[in-house]
Amino acid sequence: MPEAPAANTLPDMATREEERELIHEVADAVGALMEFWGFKRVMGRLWTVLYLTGEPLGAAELCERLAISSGAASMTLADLERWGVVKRSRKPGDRREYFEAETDIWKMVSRVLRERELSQIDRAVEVFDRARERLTRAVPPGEQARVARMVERISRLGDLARVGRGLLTAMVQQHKVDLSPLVRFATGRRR
Amino acid sequence: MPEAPAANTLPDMATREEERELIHEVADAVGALMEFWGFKRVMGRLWTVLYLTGEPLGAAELCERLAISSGAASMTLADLERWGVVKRSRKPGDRREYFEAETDIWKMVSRVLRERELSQIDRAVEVFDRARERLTRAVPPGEQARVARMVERISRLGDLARVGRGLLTAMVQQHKVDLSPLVRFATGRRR
DNA sequence: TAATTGCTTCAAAAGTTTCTGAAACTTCGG
DNA sequence: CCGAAGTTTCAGAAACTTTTGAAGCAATTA
Repeated sequence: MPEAPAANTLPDMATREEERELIHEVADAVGALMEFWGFKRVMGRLWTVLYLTGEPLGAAELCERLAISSGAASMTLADLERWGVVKRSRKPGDRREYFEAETDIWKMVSRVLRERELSQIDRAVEVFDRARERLTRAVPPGEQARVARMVERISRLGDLARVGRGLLTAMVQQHKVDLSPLVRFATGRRR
Repeated sequence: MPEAPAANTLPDMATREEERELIHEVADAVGALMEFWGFKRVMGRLWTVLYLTGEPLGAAELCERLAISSGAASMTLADLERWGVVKRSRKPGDRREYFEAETDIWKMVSRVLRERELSQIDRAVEVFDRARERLTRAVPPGEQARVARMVERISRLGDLARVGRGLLTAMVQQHKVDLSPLVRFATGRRR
């Protein structure tokens, strides 16, 4: 049964078509951003398709819309689920699983920042602190100045890391807290 | 001539040895951070060795200390120079080039954020805005609600991007501006 | 201007990440 | 239980990134 007869099927189809394309453009943009931030590109694309579509989608449809294999879909969805940004659901009387995007973007971002960026930074800060501490023990005489400079510089690295950490933490634990003046001031843009 | 006779040569050597190791630990930590942020790991390592050593070093020494080939050193140094985080210098009567780390960390970070992260985000924001705009044209009747929700969600993505942009910009154009209370508050740590 | 030293370039090797597709597994209705 | 439909896993393929090392280039000096 190849064709439905209805009156405005064609225009609708064309619109649908365009809508899909728009979704993909946005999905690719998000994919690029996420890749930039160290995630897999597909994760961003897949989540975005779910997020923008709004409806739960099945694995098969996602494969088709993203042009990826079932294996990739399964793995990517597992990743996304582990990050808590996609939820599985079922429709009664349907054996398939459906997937929905977490829609609270802030929740998502917080979790990711907390679990990835922050712990990464913390690891570095620990190395810095430990190195500094070890350096200041048993300084060879005549090397005082040189070692002192080195210690000073390691401290600077630590400061930088802590500032980054601070910004991220601010974002994480207080999206309640008022970041917006900062934002408005900094961007100097509309809205 | 295997041994120097001097009194505290041995302790000194041992200390030097340990110092190198410490530098490498820190360098690796920075390398990991930088890789995480989308740069090449060697870039971070190399810069850190220069930064902590404090003295200009020649390419050969860097090769040895980082265990990389001359080609890699040359390319990495070129990259670092392009990012403005390493400067070339010469000693009179010496044919070799020497390299020094930019020591103003804030200057470095600002430049990088401005040229990389910000433009990346901007690109995404543009896609979002354009998609939203195109979506709101010629909405098929009966699809109003669905499309409205989609537009809404794209706006949310844009908001997120802009907040990120805001934080980064704040870091960039005002390391003069007072970020420190934020930092102290957020980290809740010593110093 | 020939010889030497150091730097850069680049093709190919090595290493890493991501994706595929088919086999194994799970679930569920009959 | 069996078979069908759906999902996961995983070994290998493909794509991509990084590194090497040797050839070529440039600058310097004898």
